[in-house]
Amino acid sequence: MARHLITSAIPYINGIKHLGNLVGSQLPADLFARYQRARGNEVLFLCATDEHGTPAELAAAKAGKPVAEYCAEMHAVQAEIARGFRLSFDHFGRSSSRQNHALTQHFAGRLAEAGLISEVSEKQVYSHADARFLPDRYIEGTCPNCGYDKARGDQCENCTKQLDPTDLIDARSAISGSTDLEVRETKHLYLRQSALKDELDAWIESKTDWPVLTTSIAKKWLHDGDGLRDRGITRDLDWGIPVRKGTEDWPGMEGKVFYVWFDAPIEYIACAGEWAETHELDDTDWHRWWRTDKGADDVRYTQFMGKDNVPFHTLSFPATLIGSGEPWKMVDHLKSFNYLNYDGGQFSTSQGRGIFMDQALELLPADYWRWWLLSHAPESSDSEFTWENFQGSVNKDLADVLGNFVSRITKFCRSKFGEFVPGGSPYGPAEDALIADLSVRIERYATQMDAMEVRKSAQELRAIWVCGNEYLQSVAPWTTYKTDPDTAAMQTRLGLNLAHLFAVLSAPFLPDASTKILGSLKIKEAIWPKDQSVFLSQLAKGHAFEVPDVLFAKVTDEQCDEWKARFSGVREN
RNA sequence: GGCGUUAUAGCUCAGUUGGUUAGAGCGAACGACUCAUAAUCGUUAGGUCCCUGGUUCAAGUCCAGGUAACGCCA
Repeated sequence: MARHLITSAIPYINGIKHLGNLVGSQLPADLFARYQRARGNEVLFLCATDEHGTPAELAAAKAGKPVAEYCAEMHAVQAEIARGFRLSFDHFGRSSSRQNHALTQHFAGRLAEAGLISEVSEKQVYSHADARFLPDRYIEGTCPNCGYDKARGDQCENCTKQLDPTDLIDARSAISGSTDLEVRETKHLYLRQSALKDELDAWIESKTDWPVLTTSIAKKWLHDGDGLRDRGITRDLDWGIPVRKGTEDWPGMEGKVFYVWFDAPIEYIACAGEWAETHELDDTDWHRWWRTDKGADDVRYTQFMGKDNVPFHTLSFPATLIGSGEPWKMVDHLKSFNYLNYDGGQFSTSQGRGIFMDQALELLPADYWRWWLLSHAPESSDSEFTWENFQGSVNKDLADVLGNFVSRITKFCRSKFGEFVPGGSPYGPAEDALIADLSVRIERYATQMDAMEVRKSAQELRAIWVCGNEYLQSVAPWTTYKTDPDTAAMQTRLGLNLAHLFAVLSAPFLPDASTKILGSLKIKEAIWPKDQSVFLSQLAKGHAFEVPDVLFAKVTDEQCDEWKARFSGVREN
């Protein structure tokens, strides 16, 4: 039995994510996790919320709540929505957990001992009114280049020129608007990634089966300009993991916290610790997933993320693990995604543009979204959500091809033979041919799923559904029944067995529909098919079933128009 | 500005290491069927593979130079 450790990029805490975020990491990760479980493999699927940093503090302030309380609430909200989309995390953790505090401090200590941490003095803007240091992008002022009066401290959005906060004329805090700013000298820790450049380079070079999107981004960062640069890992903030060297104080770093990018990926590991604690397991139970010296050497680790997260996962986080000198499990496969656009523009959290996860579930059940998003996953390039495409795809694939198949075979059986699987003659040449064809297709489907080719898997699955309709159309049991009821009974029996097969194969994409079909066929346990002729004989004469309700109602033109209008602007709050 | 990704049918996309007549789904037209959610199945029509030049017996595929869209620039 293979063992799969699967992580999805962890969503930031400051609000509900949109469908673009979902399809870029959590949803394909869930597809893979469900598939591997269905194949009988051992899976640990982890995700968490990314809670530290200035945006969380500001969002909490806006909500009028202490940041810890705000994060706890938002974590609960995101967890509930994840359940709504049937994301089957074994644990949905928090980067603010006790485990992550300890582990982040541990890594920093190890890196310091290895000589991979340097101290750098830098100048940063302090706002007296806000009583905090301001990140560059939270300083506004007039651009010295073009005169635009809302230029940010890192870049002017108007003329795109890169800036330093000190370049701005009449600089002010973007938070309070205060101009009472002061440039202060402050000391920060840097991770000396550059010292590990050759090691990282060789590691990336060895990953020949990764998506080109993944390796090209990593190589660019490794070789562009001066090569891999060192990165600051500390900030002058209150909300975060206090800077400590393992369990000891770090002189000169009092009152500082680790920078969010440093502690967030470590949460992948800490999350396993949280999982163990939740299930009353001990350290050995999660070590066997994460420590190659403690049982994780046979684990295959796959990460899922959007392309914006690739540099951290290919370079910074591996640098942390390698630099620790400890035998942590490194990622084996990194599946990255491009962006999903919305009706001619980007989805945007900050601008409230597009469809957000909670809104999607108010409109339609999870399976609809799962199917469309996965079958249109932005694998090779950015892809676009349009309501027309969504409506067409969902109606045709789910309602007409799959839903209608289940409906026509169960209703036909009920009207001719009652709600029991009929017996009839044994399978003949037409049935053997179908079984042979399906065997090939299911093999192909499994190959695509193993390779995480999401779109191709969806395509192959749909082709398998079509086989069912093709078969019924060609043998026409409604005609056969008039002259040869025994043969019609056999054809109907195979049809019902096909519904069972489709339910099992579709479960990773459509967990709810799969459960519904299995329920109506009164099948207790879904077992992945190995031998198709055996599998398609499981429902035998006399097995009772019920005709299920409509599996997928169609999206009407009226709904489509209404939703299109409703989501044309930006979200209110 | 630097770098990256993308460009194939009306739409969404496949096209391994260069090798006959460039594929699929949707949409369209026509036909078949009437069990089913007016669902299904079949047939047909649609392409200057972004442009220019090059390498080669042979280029959608490789090379060079353009053009356009999108993204990243810590």
